[in-house]
Amino acid sequence: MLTEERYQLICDQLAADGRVLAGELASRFGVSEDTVRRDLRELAKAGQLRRVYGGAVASAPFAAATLSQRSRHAVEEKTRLAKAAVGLLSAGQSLFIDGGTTNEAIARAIPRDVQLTVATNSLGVASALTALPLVELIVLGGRYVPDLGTCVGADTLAAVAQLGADLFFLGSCGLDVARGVTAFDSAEAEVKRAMARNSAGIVIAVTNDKLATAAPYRVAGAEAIRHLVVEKTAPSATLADFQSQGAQVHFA
Amino acid sequence: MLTEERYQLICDQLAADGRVLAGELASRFGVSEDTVRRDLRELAKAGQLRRVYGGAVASAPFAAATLSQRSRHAVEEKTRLAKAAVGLLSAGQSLFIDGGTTNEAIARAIPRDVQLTVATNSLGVASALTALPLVELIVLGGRYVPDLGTCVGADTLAAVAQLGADLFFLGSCGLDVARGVTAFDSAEAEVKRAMARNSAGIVIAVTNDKLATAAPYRVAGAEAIRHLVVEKTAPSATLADFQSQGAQVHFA
DNA sequence: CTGTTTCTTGCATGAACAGGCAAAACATGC
DNA sequence: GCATGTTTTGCCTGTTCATGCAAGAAACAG
Repeated sequence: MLTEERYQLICDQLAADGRVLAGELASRFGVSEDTVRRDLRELAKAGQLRRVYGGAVASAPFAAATLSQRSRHAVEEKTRLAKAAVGLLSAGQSLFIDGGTTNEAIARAIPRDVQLTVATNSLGVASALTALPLVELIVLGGRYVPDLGTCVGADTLAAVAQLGADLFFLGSCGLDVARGVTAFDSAEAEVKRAMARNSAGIVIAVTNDKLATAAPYRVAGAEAIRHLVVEKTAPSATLADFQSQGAQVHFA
Repeated sequence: MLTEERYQLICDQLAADGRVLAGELASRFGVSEDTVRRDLRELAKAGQLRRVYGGAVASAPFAAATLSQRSRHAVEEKTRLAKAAVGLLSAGQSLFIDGGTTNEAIARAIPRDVQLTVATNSLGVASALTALPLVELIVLGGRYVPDLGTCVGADTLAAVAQLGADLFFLGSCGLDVARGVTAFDSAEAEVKRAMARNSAGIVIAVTNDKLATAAPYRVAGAEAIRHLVVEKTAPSATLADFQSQGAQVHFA
């Protein structure tokens, strides 16, 4: 096995899973962990990945401490949600994908063989989508907000205004039947509203801790939600409320 | 077995498998490994493949090379260039940074403690910049081109038109005194031209292999280059030509 | 704080490599 | 046929490179 081949395979797995483990790679390639670590060091020097204790992760599309903390949180749950959310897609659709770690997980979960047009203001989502050859990617530019990992502002709004989508994967900061979908930041909420306006349907995937919470800025009412992807352990009373508002509930 | 026949068979296998092993070819052709290595050396000189320890891999330097392969190429040189290029920065400046692996290296080399405003259409550059807390990042969105790693198109042009910068780090595909700076893609060249128009000075950092080469689409004349960052081993005759056009040469 | 895992560094070893040399194969001219 | 020059090839030389191992440092978990 050539060194270059290992490099390529590591990059492939990184694109697919978002992370690699040193020990796992060593046994898969039949080389010592030292060699794998050397490979990872080399790839990190080339900027292809970021080394972490135990292996490496896809080159940080975001760096804010807040974001990387959040992304460590509830990884399994988000991956499960992502797999379920991807089931809502069909070939040829056009999507808006919002920011947030759950939406990044969804982007990574999209299979390689489905053709889509995706517009996103999240660098993390965009990075994940670059691994997919059949996805036509439109980056919604603007002022980048490190805490959110997304672009916001007038430029972003203008870019959104020119597009329309079948589905909008809305990253929700708070979700409550009475208050609807809410966000922590004014400019962020404005972009989300614009995306919602130009989409035929809204999809929200949330972990349990987001259910029945609310943030200051309102994005959309609960009745605007077409698909709600939740964990199996989500409280059924809350779900019933959303269903009565017309949302279709999917369990991860 | 004729030498040319071996060349052909090597290229065939390369097209099929993406890689060849020196020892394997030697036994298949019934010649010594030295002969195979000579063959590989010749084919590499002709640009048909890229030699690696143990054999060779498909090269396709411009057409099919993936971004990740390009970024693994000449890592040391690019890092050195990047360090030198960063020396041109001063606090408070605003920049355009173009795509390309050299510019990604430059973005990674920017120290954490310098305050800048940076606009880029490259996802790789943007990712690197998110690690810098003092950098105000503006993402220039648009249609994403996987081969380039950048956004291009009308949206990108519109975003560039609204901005101005002190320096423009131009990723150059080809650099020749007579032809100036040239690019391989029409839309890409258009974005570069727009950035150049709105910048006070152009900086180009190139490895030796880009010097004295040209691509189809013209971006700017040699006289537009303010700073040229090159390796110590760059041919001095070529550099003198650029200097006579007003470029300031910096050695990495 | 303590033990464990992971990581870096230096080193040794064998494989792969470049360059020089000479023999063999081939072509060319007389 | 013979001499000459060129090309190709294999072998030999020292060098470089990739890898695994060991020891110490650092990061993590309890």
